Amino acid sequence: MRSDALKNRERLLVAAGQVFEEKGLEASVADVARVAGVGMGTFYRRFPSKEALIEALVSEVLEATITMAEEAAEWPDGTGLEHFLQAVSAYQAAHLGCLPKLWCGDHHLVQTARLRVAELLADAQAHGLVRLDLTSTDISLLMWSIRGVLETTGPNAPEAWQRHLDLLVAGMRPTDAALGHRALSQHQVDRILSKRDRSVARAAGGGACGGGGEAGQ
Amino acid sequence: MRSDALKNRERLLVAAGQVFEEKGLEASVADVARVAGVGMGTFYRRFPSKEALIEALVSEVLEATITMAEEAAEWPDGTGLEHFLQAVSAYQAAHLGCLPKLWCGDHHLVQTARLRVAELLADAQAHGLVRLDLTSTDISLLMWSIRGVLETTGPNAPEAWQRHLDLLVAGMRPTDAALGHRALSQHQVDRILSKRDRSVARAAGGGACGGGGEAGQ
DNA sequence: GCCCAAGCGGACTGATTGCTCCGCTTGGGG
DNA sequence: CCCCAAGCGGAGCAATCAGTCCGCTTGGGC
Repeated sequence: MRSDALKNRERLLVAAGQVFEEKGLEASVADVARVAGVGMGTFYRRFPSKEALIEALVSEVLEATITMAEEAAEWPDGTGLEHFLQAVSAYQAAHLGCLPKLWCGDHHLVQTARLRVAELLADAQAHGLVRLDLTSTDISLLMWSIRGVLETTGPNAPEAWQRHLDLLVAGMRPTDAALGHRALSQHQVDRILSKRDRSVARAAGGGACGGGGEAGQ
Repeated sequence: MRSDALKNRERLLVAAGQVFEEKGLEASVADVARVAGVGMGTFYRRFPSKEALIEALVSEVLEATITMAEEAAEWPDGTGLEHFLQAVSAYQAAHLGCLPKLWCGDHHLVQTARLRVAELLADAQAHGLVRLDLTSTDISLLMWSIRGVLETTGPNAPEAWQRHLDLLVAGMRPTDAALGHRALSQHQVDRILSKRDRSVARAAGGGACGGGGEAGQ
């Protein structure tokens, strides 16, 4: 790939992150191209479709997530899980653009990430930091939950997720009172993830609401 | 209003709930009209715009939420808050259609709901069921969090929210360990809510992902 | 420095959407 | 039962968007 082509690819990815964070994933390809300072033709030479661009953004985040999980595994005495949750939430808060598509679809990196997280959970439980009746599917719920907060608070309250994570972590501590309902099975989570996500998006610039201006307008 | 007009209005609201749950808020007005068995003209005679239809759906849910909060206030010994959270989550799980727009915007009913919830929280704290360092803004985070779970699990795992709420409630119990970060101020929440939401529809059919088929097509 | 394959910009296309318009139908008061 | 205001259906309109095409430009191997 020629150097200018590579440069344009990077500029498109950066621009997409900005534009999607501002206007949501419904932002037009033309917008992204304009912010990147390239033409439509260039866009479609670098990415086969808008969807492919979004997937590239998602992959970036997922790869970073997996890296963070592996780094967290180095922490002693089962503290890795909490550090991971902190780190990944902070990272996602800084990459709001692709949030709505982040933990959906059956992206193979999601599977890897889930495995790493399950190891972190087991470690935390082995050291008595986390209640034993938690399963790795609960961590999936937790990720969706944090994403829900991030999508809503968006850039307006960039640290709100910390308070929410505090609460979740408090709930994960060992206690006498059992959780009232059964955890999701791995199979159920698989089914949720494999369901095709909806268009929007989610529009949602960034996602649901809150975060950005109303699609320009 | 003539009786047939009223009947059509109801049919449109029901159809909108179904269609938006399946395809997300990006579903077309024509889809809604077709499912309702009416023409486009009828739709626009009953609702001035698509947005107004969505707002009508949101208002239905908000009114039900406020009613549930008032009923919960009757529960003894500070148990109202938990019953409210259970009830409102279950209700929202049965009304996924308008989820992405539910706790956004500065809808006046949202303000009322927040007041009622603050009373429930104070009651629960007074009876020692909930830690004293929780504020009503934390409950807002909690609602966004549950919404995030509901949007993702959608109809595929209709009870997943229960497990998540179990975890949140466990985190709300009094404990020695303080929450590590400061709560959002009322003003911050106001600012988040008053920010115009993004088009999505968010996206988003229903919203983010998971819940329904890919926008039909 | 030459040269051409690779890259580029942006006008254009077809599909989709929210919404309007208009001629026909009908509920229900008198 | 009559009658007309209110209601209705659906074709049509303007705007928007993802994706294509094509003639011009340029990076970089030789």
